[in-house]
Amino acid sequence: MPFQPLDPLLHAELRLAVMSLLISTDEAEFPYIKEQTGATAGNLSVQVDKLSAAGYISVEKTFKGKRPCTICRITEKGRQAFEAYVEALKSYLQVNKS
Amino acid sequence: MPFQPLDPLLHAELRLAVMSLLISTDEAEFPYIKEQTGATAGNLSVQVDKLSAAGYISVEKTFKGKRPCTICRITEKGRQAFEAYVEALKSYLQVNKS
DNA sequence: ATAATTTGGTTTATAACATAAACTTGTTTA
DNA sequence: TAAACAAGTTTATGTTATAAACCAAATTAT
Repeated sequence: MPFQPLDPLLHAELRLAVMSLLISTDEAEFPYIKEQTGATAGNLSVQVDKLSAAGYISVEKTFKGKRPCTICRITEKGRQAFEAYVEALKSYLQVNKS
Repeated sequence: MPFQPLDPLLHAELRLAVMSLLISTDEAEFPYIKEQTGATAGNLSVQVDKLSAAGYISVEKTFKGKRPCTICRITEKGRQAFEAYVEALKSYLQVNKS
């Protein structure tokens, strides 16, 4: 089969956007991710949970002054999964499979 | 927002595989697509319908000898949608957004 | 002071979706 | 002529993405 399977955890618009952000920033706060992705807080909360449950990101809950602050970071496992996903995608996108 | 929305019709593994096949072959029979994608006939039938309903592919039903034969072709609209999808994907995959 | 608003989320509900299982129609082979 | 196969379609189900509703604490306005 010429098509590699796509990790369903990453093949979802918002989760992919979150991972894409974290790959390059390595650390981001919940509200920043929310703003950058244009997601609702509820949706983002759910998707962050899933990425966290899969071990693709780590979530640290601290405080920034008196306010709660949720910091997300990509894990090594997440980085590898992202790279594998990009590789798999290529099998679908390379138009000239000569 | 740095992320472009992804056409939900194309952001689905099997439909993307079908489009990817048709982009390069320009014409394919149902059983061939089934074999190349590894999909079940039922799933493929549904997804082909959706792509067809969206005008991304055209479906011709003929006979090959006495047996029914379903031929799929990509349309210009489909080709454009695929290209736009690939462009949109890049906003998620380009790791170094310097 | 206290009421209203904002911040930073979580939980719950819903609608869409992907997928497989079951079915149909006709053809070929045993 | 019965069984198996081909080529799909339809229906059912479980998952998933997403938004709506909710909650708690902090800040701002009155």
